[in-house]
Amino acid sequence: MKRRVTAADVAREAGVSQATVSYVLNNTPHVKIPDETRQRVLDAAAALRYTPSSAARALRLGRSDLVLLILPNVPIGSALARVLEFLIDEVEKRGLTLITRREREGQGMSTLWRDLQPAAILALHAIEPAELQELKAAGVLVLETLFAQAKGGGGRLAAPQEPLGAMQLHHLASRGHKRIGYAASPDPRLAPFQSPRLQGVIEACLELKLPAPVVKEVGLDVDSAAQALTAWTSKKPRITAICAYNDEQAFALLAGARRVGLRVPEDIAVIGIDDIPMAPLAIPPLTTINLHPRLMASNMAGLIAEGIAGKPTTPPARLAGFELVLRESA
Amino acid sequence: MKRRVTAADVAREAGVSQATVSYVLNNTPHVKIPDETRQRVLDAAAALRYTPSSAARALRLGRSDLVLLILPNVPIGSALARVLEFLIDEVEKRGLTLITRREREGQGMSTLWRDLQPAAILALHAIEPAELQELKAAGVLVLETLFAQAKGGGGRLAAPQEPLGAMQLHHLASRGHKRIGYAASPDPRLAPFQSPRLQGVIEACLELKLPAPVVKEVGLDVDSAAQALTAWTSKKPRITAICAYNDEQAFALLAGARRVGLRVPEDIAVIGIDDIPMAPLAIPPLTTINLHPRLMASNMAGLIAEGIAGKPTTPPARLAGFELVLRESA
DNA sequence: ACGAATCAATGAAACGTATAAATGAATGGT
DNA sequence: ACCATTCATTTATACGTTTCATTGATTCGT
Repeated sequence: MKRRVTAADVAREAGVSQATVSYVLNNTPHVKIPDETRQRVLDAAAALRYTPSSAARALRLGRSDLVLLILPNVPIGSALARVLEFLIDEVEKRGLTLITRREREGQGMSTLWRDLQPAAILALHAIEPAELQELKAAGVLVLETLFAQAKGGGGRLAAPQEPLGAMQLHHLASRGHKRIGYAASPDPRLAPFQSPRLQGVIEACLELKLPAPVVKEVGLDVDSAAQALTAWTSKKPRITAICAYNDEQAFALLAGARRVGLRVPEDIAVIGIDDIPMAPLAIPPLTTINLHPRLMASNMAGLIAEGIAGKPTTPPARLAGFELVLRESA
Repeated sequence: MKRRVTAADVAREAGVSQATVSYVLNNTPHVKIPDETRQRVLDAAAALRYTPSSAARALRLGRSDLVLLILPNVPIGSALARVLEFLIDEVEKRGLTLITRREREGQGMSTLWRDLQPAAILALHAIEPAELQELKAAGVLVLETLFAQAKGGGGRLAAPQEPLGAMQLHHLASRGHKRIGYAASPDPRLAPFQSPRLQGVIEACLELKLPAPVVKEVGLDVDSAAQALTAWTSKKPRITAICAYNDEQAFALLAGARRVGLRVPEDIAVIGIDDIPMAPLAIPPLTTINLHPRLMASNMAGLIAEGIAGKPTTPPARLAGFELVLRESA
């Protein structure tokens, strides 16, 4: 069990002091090192395959190179999983490392971050003011991604959900639908995402002078979907189109429609949200809204990298654009 | 910007030395602290909301509390995303933190781990012997999860893929199918997973004295699936059942079958692998194989936790059981 | 009653890095 | 020719922990 290669080893090899090694490898500003010396150090580091200890660096700097993603206690569906995947890539691309912790019921948030002094925290929801203040005091960059509400405060990254609901409804309305159903998830933990989406649908209905959507809970199983569909279509006035909370919900509706003999989109139109990779494979192919998760992840990572580098960044109003993906289901 | 609360602060508050604080909070074996003192320390720590610095701890111990998951450079599909999700939970449950890095083309593996001295590395594939030796020298626990091959070496966790293919085929054979197709993914990065699955199908065919499966590449789009299905069913001898590489592939086949007017399972049977949450929502509901990802994640995390604690563990032969989920598509 | 052994607690030394302060040496200006 | 400046580099310290070695104080065996 050999000792780790340290900066001191590199220094010895290159015939300089450990400090010089540090200056060279970090390109420390305001410190000039002649090219000849610089090269000697770099060569020695390469020869010894030196890798700085992130623990020592974190201890010294008071902050690590970690970006902590706080996952709310929600089921991780296809959409969130993709954002997570992209975030891993995009954060790594910028020389940082993504680390993920899940919010747990009993424990306060500070236990999630205080031990590892992350460079930045990425939250998918609003953080309490008291907590926020503690984070600022500890010098942690905080990026709140407000999926939950349309109007974000200063320094926050807005990913409002209302426009999604509104887009769904506007598309359905443009196809002549008047009586709309809303397929909601029964999982209460999704409320922060679902409520504003539904709100967007309701407001758009008002705007277009349509009756309010008829909301029904639909689980991720065919029975539940079939039952809801029967209720929607059996009594007058008949529902002719449904906004689903997300694409998975929409898949359930398509399966339910098949079960009860409703044709899509002729008898009932369905529109989802997320444009998951399997959306084109639905029967019929699913009309949905693409949230551009890769772009979202890239924007988040970019803002974090800039923030850490000390650049005064004003988060853009939008995290990413939403785009209607027109297929056949609506 | 206040200073961080350190063990020295707790010591001052409790009227003891910093060393005592460390002994108490770590329950250091072979060091006896009277209950009265112990309590005083614990109270002080709680009052000051002390959280040990993981950086300092890592520096001192020469290893962190991080579990590094090395993601191979493959597209992260639904199945892998779920394992990742569960791993985050299960690892965290054991007081460790999961950290994820993606293998990149140009760089050697050691750059992925050497800087953060993880307590353990979790790889989803075999690691090169040279690298393995370096890891051992650095005192990093390595858990290789061998999806790729059936016979794992010592200390490895086997999750052989061949039996999956065999299970697919045995089910189809039990339904009287003789001419089998195999829907392979065109993505070459999936080869480590796909080859053994296909191999399993081929060997099972041999065993049952059936003709070898007819392999066709199927992309995740309807066109591609429809084309393959036409080829499979147009020329004699006609293929009557298809093993798909995974459930997503199977969804593509179902959509393709609908397009070209083939009924499932009457005209063509389809079986997938993974039992993704949406499998029951397929049209018709997808027969597939459940890999019990939660159990897999739990087993991995458990082995790691034990390994770190120094218990001599012999990995079980199996990572988790596979289970046929019988629905309607085959 | 006295050395030996146990107990409770402390002092101090790493771990590997970044950086402020210090040190010579060389250069420059008048 | 002399002081001031710049340059190239080093010395030394702190970050917060764990843990070895040490120290008094107390208990024990004979």
